[in-house]
Formats: sequence, C-alpha cells, structure tokens
Amino acid sequence: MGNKEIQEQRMKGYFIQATKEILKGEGLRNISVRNIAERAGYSYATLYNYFKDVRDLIFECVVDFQEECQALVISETEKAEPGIEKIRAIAKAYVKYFVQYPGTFELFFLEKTTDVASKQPTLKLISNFLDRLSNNDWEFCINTKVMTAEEVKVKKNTLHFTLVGMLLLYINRRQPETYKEFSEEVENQMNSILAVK
Amino acid sequence: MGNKEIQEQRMKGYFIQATKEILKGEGLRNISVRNIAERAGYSYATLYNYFKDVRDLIFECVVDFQEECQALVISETEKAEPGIEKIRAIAKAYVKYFVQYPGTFELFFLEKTTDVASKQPTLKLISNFLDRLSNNDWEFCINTKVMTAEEVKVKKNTLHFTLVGMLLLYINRRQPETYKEFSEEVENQMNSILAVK
DNA sequence: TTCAATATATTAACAGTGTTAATTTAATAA
DNA sequence: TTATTAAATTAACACTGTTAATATATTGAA
Repeated sequence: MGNKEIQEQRMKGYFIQATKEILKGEGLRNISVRNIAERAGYSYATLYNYFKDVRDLIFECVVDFQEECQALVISETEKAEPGIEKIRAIAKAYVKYFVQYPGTFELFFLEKTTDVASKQPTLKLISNFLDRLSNNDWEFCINTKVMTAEEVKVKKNTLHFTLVGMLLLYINRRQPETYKEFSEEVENQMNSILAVK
Repeated sequence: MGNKEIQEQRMKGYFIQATKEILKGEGLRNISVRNIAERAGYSYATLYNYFKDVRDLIFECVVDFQEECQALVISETEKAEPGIEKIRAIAKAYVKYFVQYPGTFELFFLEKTTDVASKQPTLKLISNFLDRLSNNDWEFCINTKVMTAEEVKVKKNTLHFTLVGMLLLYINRRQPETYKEFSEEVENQMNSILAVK
C-alpha cells in the first residue's frame, strides 16, 4: 500500500471515527455532514473527497460496529454450553448491544439507503450477521440430533425476525415501556422459540 | 359541534388527506410540509394553525390507515375457519397491506416521534393493532383447547414480532430480494409458529 | 531553491428542509 | 361602513446535503 493509499485510509478513518462517536452518542437523527466534519477536524466539503455521500460514510461504520458487537457476544457467551444454551446467550448479548447503542440499531435496520444496488453487500452483511454469530451452534443442534435441519432452518429465522421486531418496537416505539418488561419478553420468546419438543 | 369546530375539522381533513396520498404514493421520505400544503391547496404556514408540527400531522394518519388495513383484513378473511386458519389469513392480509403500501409501514414503525409522551396513545394503538385484529381467534383457540392461555400469550407476540421483523427487513433492507422468497418465508414462519403439537 | 503543476482543503453558494414572526387578507361585530 | 378579530400568506431563520469556485498546501522539475 503506497503512501497515497495510507493517507487516504487515514483520512477516511478520521471521518468514520467521528461518525461512529456521534452514532453511539446522539444517534442517527442528530448526525449531519457539518457535525461529523467538525468532530473530525475538517471542513464539511472535505468529506466529499473521500466519500460519495454521507450515507456512504454512515454505512462504512457497519463493519466496525459488527466487530464490536461480535466481541461483546463472544465475551458474554464463552462459558455457555454449546447448542441451545449458547444460542440463547448469543441472542441476549446481541439484543443487549443494540439496546445499549440504539444508534447502531438505527443504522443497521432503520437508515434508508439512497442507492440500494451499490449497498447490497452491506445489506447482506447486516441480515446475515446473527446467522454468522450463531451458525456453529445451530449446526451443533443438528449434529447432536436436538433438532432437524428443517427445524433449524425455520427457527433460526424465527429467532432473527423476532429479535429484530422486538428491538424495533422497543427502541422506536417504546413498546414495552420499561426495560424490565422488555427483557422478560425476550426471555419468554426465546424459551418458546428454542423449546425442543 | 359548532361551526368553528366543523370548519377546523374540515381544514385538518384536507391536510390529512394530502398527507395520506403522499404517504401511500411517494412514501415517507418524499414528504414535506410544502409538499403537503401544496396538495391540500394552502400555504405551508397554514398547516401550523391546525397541527403542532408536521410529525403530529403525519401521526394523525395512523388511525385512517389502520381502518383501511382492517377493512382489507376483514374482506380477505371472511371465509376462513375460526381459530388458527383465520389467524393465518389475518396475518397474511396484514403483511399484504404493508407490502402494498410501504409508506404506511414506515409511518407505523419507522418514523421517529418528536415527543414520545404526547404520542404514547398512538404508539400503543400501533403496537396493539395486530392484537385487535386477531384477538377473537386466539380466544377461540383457548376455548376450543387447541392451545393453552399461556401458549397463546407467547405465540401471539412471536407472530407479531416475526411479522414486523420480516417486514422491516424486506421493506427496508431488501431481504430477501424477491417478493416470492418473502412470501414463502412468511408461509414457513406461520406454519412453524402456529403449529400445534 | 524557485517556480510551475497538481492535489487537497476551504469558503461560498444552491436548493432543499421545518418552523416562527411579521404582514396581508378575509370574516365578523358594532 | 367601520373597527376588531381571525385566518392565510409571505418573508425570514436556522438548519440540511451537495457542488462549484476559490484558496492553500504539496509535489516535481529546472
């Protein structure tokens, strides 16, 4: 990598870092080009030398946040038994991360894409994220004959859709009103979805 | 209701009608105060004589869209057997409505509330909507001993969260990419969730 | 080292947004 | 018909994202 590329990557990094900070702090609605640039220590127009538009920049944060979330998941699920118990732990950590940083949930699921075609890889990254975190343990369930491959195929998605739906309603619609109620419901849903007959 | 109230309601109606048209057509992102006012046949500032802000106006459309969706659900589920089959039909019509008018899904679940406290009733209306549509048939399942009250309590929510999650990913994240895949997954999820052991 | 060429960063400007204040127009009461 | 009140409009403000024009560094050659 030549000097030019190094410098360019560094510059992009400054803007990405600033964007991440705002997303984790104030959230998606309080973000703006001038806001990001000020925090990065540059003029707002400089941003356009490194990113096509502000949405492009914002979506570049996805990978970083996924890594951060993954780190949390790993650290919080190390001691869990493989299989269903581990899936349960992964799901809880996954939910915990987005509740702690609602801005990241907004970015992952709520933010509009200007041009869908070009961001298709990122969108795929997002929708496969929970799969990547839990795939090993779903496979474990199949291998230990706890579930059939068919069961897993559907339940894996049920879990994903349910968690995303719950997070959407809780973060964006204040439903339920308290965190206590919310996490109890998470518990109930997982008990039901992960129940083996 | 005095003349004054009648006239005020009429005025509000013009703006609400314009907003509904834009939401169903162009969707939430293409809406603007000037846009709404032009379609309503008034200046943009006139709007503020009848609504606190534009979000207030936008959220006033929720009730109308719910009625419209409910009408679709009723017409498409009349001949379904009470209980599980009817719940399945209700869910499919519910999903169908939001896929047909993505702007209404954005309004119901994605649009941010400026001031949550004042819009709490509307938020409750939204999150209880599917419940109101399907409650009778869940009760029917309990009464006919197809499910226990405890099972219903959880499964009702699983269905709700799953549908909302699927709609979010499909409408906002193009996941899956085709409508065919999407509706097959809806089918799969309902088979799994509504399965009686 | 100095000067021209290039690359990068900044300011100015545009078209858009929601919202409010000042102003004009319309409706009402005396 | 005139004075008072209500309602609608225009002008303005503070934002937004983005682009063009300008200023500032940085680089390469003489």
